[in-house]
Amino acid sequence: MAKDERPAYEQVKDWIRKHIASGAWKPDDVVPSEAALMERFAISRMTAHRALRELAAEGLVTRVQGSGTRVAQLHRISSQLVIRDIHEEVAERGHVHSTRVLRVAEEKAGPELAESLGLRRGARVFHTVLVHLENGVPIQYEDRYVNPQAAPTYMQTDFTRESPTLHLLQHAPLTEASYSIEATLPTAEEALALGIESSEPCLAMMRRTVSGAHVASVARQLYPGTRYSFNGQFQA
Amino acid sequence: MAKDERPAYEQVKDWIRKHIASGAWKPDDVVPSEAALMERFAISRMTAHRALRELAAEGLVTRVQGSGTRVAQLHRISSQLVIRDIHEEVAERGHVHSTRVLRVAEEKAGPELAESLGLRRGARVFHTVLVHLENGVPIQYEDRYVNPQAAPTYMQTDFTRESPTLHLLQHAPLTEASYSIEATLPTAEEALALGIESSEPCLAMMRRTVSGAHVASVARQLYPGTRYSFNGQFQA
DNA sequence: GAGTGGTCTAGACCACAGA
DNA sequence: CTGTGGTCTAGACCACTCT
Repeated sequence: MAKDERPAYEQVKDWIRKHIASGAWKPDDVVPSEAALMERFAISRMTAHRALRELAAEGLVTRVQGSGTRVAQLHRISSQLVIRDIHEEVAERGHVHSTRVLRVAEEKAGPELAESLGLRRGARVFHTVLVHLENGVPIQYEDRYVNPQAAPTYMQTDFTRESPTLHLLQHAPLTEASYSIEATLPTAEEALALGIESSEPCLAMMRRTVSGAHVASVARQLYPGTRYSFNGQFQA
Repeated sequence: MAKDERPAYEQVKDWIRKHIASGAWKPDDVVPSEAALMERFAISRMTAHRALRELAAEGLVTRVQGSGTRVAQLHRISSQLVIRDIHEEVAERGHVHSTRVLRVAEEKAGPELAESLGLRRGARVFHTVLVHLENGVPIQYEDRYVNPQAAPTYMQTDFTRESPTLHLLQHAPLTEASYSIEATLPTAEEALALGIESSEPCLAMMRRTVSGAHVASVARQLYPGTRYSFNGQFQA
């Protein structure tokens, strides 16, 4: 054996993937059943099952009990959009991350914010505004409101050392999140803080995170269009 | 049994998830081993193994052979960014999708484009430019180059009936894709076609798709910032 | 060496689809 | 009724980590 032997279920997955990628098996075609794979590869049913189950989880095939396994309709490109702690992300590029703190305050929530955080009107909320820099260049303006019930120690954080995202991830275990991304122009204040023209387009990400019973945080993060892009990859 | 019995491995996963979400088990804490779970739930090792393996695939725990299973460091927020055929997407909102075709031509590839498509300089490529409308309002400007080797029948498509994305998905099975999203201003031509001011920020998605041995297509899709946003959700 | 996870087998019972 | 997938067991051998 010259080769480093790959697990049997991986070999089966590769074999099926190859047929789909090459176009030999088209969407809605039947994929060999577990029994057929057992014979073909001289493997047990559990192994064949695992290969097909994982391909189904990856979205390449569809399985229906009693009916069979078919090639999935490949009508969508999907990929993981991973939203990470910005400090970690910058560090991974081998660059230096730093933070400029613009505002750390306790405020009373207006009606809209209160509803968004699931609090009553006028409840106390934590508010932070800061700018993240990569090698001294501003790359993100972060305006965030935090629910004190979800992260009571938020205000004691030294934000130049621990980012809001990191604090929240560590103190308010994440159970749910939703986001939306759009293109927008910065406000005068945001442009000033980022050191850009107010005519320069930016990516704006609005995010809302839930931790257990509480909405933990509502944030708006602004990235200058010329200094940041989201990238992704997808492999069948 | 009043309840609809959930599979054993799901019950184990739920149990572990609960402990992580509640904060009882913190990042880097050890999760019960497969042997421990076998005893606790009176299940076989394969079942315990499956529960832990799936949690690892979901990113909630980390497993190291010989060492053990631990709660993952950052519950990084990740979610599927699904890129779909725009016709399908509009139809799903109950709206009417239509297309305005601006250009359908065969051209010679310049050096940069040729390299991007994996062709030699000056090779023939298909070029289409069109605008997608939702209820008559322009929402996407699509500028696309296609490799004739990957989709020889591309030019025969009636693009008012079948979108380029759909044609390519059906004729060039997708094996790989990469994309990047950024904020930008439209060119004069793009602004005109979209019916917007050239000062209005847009989301630009650059996409490159691979089908088998060929790069199938390189496309730039521009969305007016005020008429489109990417949305996503995540649940632990 | 003891404990951990990674893989695999040869059975088993069940639920469901389709002829 | 046959074939399909969904789950589960009780063993097994191996590779790895840690002490």
